[in-house]
Amino acid sequence: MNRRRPTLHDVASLAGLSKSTAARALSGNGPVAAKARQRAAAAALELGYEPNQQAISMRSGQSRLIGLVIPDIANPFWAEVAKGAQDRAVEADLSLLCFSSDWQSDREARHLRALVRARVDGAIVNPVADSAAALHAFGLPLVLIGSSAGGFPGLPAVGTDIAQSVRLGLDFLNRRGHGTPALIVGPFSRIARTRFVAAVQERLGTEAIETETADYTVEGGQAAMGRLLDRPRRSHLAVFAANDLMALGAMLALRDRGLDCPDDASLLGFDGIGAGAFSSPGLTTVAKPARALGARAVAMLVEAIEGRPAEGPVHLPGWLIERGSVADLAAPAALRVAGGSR
Amino acid sequence: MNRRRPTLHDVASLAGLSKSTAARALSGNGPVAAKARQRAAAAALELGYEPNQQAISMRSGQSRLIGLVIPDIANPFWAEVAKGAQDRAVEADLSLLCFSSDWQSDREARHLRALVRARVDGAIVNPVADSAAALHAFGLPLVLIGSSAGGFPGLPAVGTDIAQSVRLGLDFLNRRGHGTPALIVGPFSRIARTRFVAAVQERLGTEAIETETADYTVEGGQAAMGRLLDRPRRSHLAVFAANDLMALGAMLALRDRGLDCPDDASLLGFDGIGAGAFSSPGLTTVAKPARALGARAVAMLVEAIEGRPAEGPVHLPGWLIERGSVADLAAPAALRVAGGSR
DNA sequence: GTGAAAGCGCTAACAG
DNA sequence: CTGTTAGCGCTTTCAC
Repeated sequence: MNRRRPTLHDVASLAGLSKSTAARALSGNGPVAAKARQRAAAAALELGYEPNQQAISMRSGQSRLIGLVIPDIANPFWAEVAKGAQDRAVEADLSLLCFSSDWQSDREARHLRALVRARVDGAIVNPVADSAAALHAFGLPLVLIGSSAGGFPGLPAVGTDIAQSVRLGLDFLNRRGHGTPALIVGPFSRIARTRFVAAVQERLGTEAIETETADYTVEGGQAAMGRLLDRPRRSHLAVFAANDLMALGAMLALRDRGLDCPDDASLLGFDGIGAGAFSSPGLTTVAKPARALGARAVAMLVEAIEGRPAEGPVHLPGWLIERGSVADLAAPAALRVAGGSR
Repeated sequence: MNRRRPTLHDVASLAGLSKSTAARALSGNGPVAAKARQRAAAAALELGYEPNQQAISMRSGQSRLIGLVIPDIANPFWAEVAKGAQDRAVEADLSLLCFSSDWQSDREARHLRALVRARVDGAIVNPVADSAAALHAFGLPLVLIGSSAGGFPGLPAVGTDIAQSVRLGLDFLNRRGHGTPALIVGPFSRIARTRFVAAVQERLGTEAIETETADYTVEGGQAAMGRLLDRPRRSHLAVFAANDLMALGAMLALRDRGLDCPDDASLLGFDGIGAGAFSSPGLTTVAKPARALGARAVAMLVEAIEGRPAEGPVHLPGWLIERGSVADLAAPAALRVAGGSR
């Protein structure tokens, strides 16, 4: 019952045709008599024939496989990116080989090697190390994705417009009457940190900005917020976290100390993950176009595979989701109390 | 610069060996002189040679590719499953072809066809339709995953132990002094609904249980909870939702009406997604072993591929995560107030 | 219109 | 130990 899959040869002999005629009939390339076409189709159906893509690849050099290497498929942000890529890939009749690098360059290198061995037509990578760029030099069509994407000039890349998104958050805080916010940012080692901080400084100048470093996790954000709260402070504390998970951690830190958000401190996140909708108050955040990022990356990769000239880096804008974790210091006090319970 | 990838032939001629000797040297199969091995390795390195897995597959019949077809990679639960599968696949040196079916049987069928064409060694599927079972009859090693997995006897399957998990939740509610809870469950069309309801009835008997149907989304849970709240009620309402997203929606419904959780109503979820940790109060829930499910599925698939006899369905136990959305009606009132603020 | 034959890159006999 | 040879399943000239 577990017998060999039928091959074109089987289809051809059942249909009483030669391999080549059967091939032409099924693929629709080349002239075939109507009834030959019909018999080939019938035979294929009867046998449950499915062409062997590996064999096709060997002749055509096109595997119809593309790779996706992201830090962590279980991270809500990256899962959204993957979904966007997935959907777009299906449209283009491409299959997606997915890998998680866990931010480790050795895992990344290993996955990249697997992609080359599988002879994928191209790959989308959120680069940890520069091994990705090396691959491109070797001829694999590549699209970089995420905030670290800009680090390799000349390679097609797609990411959130960090400058615009950070500006959006900062301006919102400003309109709400907040001064310079404190920052909770990622580890020094990540390109994303540099980008975020640079964007803030671009807007606010290089004046001293209170900054805590965490590791993009809830626990990290919680601890960082604790440190921020330990310091003496004379006015309302506003915090802009470099991702939602850390912002949510900060909210837990507030809760731990019996402090109220946004009355005692305001929190602004960055990412737009679903979890932010359920906290109390809901997390106000600058959302990134995660799904669109994935979809766009696939579209660009298809271009690159087809040899069209690579566009320069594409930056997709973020948008603000206002939910209640930022106090409105600009509103008259009376109004503020009334608005607090909505 | 975008030149042809080097082949074994290139390596062999650079090393001054025949193709077969080079092959033996690089793969380590068969006797090769030490210096021949060395020269082959050097040539491979110099050329950046990576074996063509497609060609290898054609000879060996092993693609080292496996498929994963799940409803939605962006759903936190399934993203965790995918991550578990991913990690385990890497360990087994297998690459994962990922697809989302979006609970649509036509998409599922399409993905399955893509998997056959790619000649994957096997596939893990959360079946929407019975096309998956048909594939197995045709000789593709298959492992079913998730609550709908049990629907195809004879196929290896791995899923959460629904009976045990539901019992865990029900017993917890009981210990906390709650009577029969109301249920928010999924649509009739999903096997998961039947399973969940059956498990509840198995524990509670077939007495009338208040049940609302939603679609596993936050909005659906929110609306369902609204309907539950619209009905006259003489005692504390406890709700057991069939997934966390709906439970979180129910919590929003409570908030919308200015009701307190858990003082006015208790909520128990099912899944254990990360978002439940950030709500206020945190969502008490029965967690499913999502990552382990994915890992185990890959392990079982490897067994199946290697022709080992398929184990019967594997059910992994869930566990309770207690966070605060369930009132303790069994505790003395004084204690209850004191405990309420933790 | 159709068939025969070559070859994509690799491995597994089989001789040397 | 090493080289030669024959395919894996398919497409694609090239004759007929």
